[in-house]
Amino acid sequence: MRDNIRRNMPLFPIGIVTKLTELTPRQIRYYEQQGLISPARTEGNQRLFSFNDVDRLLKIKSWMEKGVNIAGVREMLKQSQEVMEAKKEAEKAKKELSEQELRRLLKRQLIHPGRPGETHLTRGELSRFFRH
DNA sequence: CTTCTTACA
DNA sequence: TGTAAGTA
Repeated sequence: MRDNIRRNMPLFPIGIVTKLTELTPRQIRYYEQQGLISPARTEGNQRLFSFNDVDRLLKIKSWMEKGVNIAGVREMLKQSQEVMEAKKEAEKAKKELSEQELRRLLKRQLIHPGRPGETHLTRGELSRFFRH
């Protein structure tokens, strides 16, 4: 999950992005003006694009080539974002549930240390995590 | 030399 | 969208 940091790192100036996307600087700046992308800026006001920015531009390009206008691209991007957020919440819910189950198991072992067939948490491998 | 903004076609 | 002009 630390990959996103790298993907969002402002790395390339517009000249590189031009070669990467085959878009003209004019088009890229116009898309920014239309709110389709928000590249970072250097102290000298130079645009710096991240990998995500480039991916986004490639998507925009392919959509535009299919006849989608600026407004249409905005909707596509908005929907993509909504889908991503929905997926994140779904995974988040799953993780919370599994953690809850883990806590239940640990609690049962602590409350019923003498149950046959189970290892005591205060003995064996995990005992080093407790003060004696 | 590259990039930026603004303006006009 | 392309291009020219004047900057940074």
